[in-house]
Amino acid sequence: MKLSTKGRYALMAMIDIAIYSKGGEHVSLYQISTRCNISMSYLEQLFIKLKKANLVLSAKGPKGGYLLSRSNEEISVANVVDAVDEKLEFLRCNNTKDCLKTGKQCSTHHLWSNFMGSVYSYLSSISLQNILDDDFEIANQIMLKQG
Amino acid sequence: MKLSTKGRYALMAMIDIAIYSKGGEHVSLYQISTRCNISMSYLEQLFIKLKKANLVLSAKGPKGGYLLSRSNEEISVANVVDAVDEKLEFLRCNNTKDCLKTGKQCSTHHLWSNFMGSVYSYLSSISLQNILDDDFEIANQIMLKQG
DNA sequence: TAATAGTCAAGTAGTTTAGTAGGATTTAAC
DNA sequence: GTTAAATCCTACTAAACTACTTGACTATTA
Ligand code: FES
Ligand code: FES
Repeated sequence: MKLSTKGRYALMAMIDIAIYSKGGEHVSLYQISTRCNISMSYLEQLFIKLKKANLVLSAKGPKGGYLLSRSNEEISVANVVDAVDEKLEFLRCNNTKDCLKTGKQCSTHHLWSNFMGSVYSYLSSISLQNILDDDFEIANQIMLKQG
Repeated sequence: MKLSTKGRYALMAMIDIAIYSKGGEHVSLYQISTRCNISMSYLEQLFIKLKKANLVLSAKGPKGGYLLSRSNEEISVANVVDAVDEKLEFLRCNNTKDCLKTGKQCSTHHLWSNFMGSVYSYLSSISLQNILDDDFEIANQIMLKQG
């Protein structure tokens, strides 16, 4: 079970912006690239997706770069991971509920479906600000409410 | 984010055994293969791992096949997924806590580390019997205790 | 008008995944 | 004791995916 680098890098980069855009200054990919040790061209591809998902605002030219489009509190880990095309893939049937072509869902469908719901709730409940504050209490509580 | 077919197939196969070994009869890979629509040779590879992890017992020859080595209640989803080499890979640093070579852990380390703990607890708390009973209440409760 | 920085399209080496192929070994049933 | 059923074991492979590179273009600002 894994998260690809796309998701990992995107989150790291978003937090980098959260930290270094304090004075309202745009953060360039070059800065993120050196600080987070991620290749610039790879970051470009990620940020095109983050922009399409309206998570960041861009500015061209000198002093340009990226800013978060909303406050730290209003961007969740799930938002970021979703934006870079990280789907949750745990079901063999791709949600058709018929991976064995028997007409009814297989023995493991409900388990993985329930699990995906919990994972999504968990990641949705954590904002960039929570990460900066190192606070995951809320996440663990929200997990419970999922049933 | 995904679980590979190795993990998905292994769990499906284990549940198949749980269901069809009721009378103490061994379940052959041929049966599992046809019922679960998984290629025999691929199943062989998975079962070598499941056997090494002491989750199943094997018997050669006619009427041979596999049995669970413990009761349904004593085998968790985490046991199965672990056995077939599914590691939880969410950290960029592979647990060295130094993915940026700065001497201290990066901004996302704690998040993913905490997340992996919750996922592992969740999967550990669900037994094959829970899946047969379609009962995931316990899982969601154990999630909370992780903090 | 030069430098900065985002935008975009293509290509690619390496790895992983999800298998296949083929044979050796063990054992129950006849 | 022969046959058939089944596990055991090694090696190979096509296809997909990942992580990344290359290179050209566009917009902005000093
Ligand atoms: S995973 Fe959905 S029906 Fe099997
Ligand atoms: S992921 Fe562990 S230090 Fe960055």
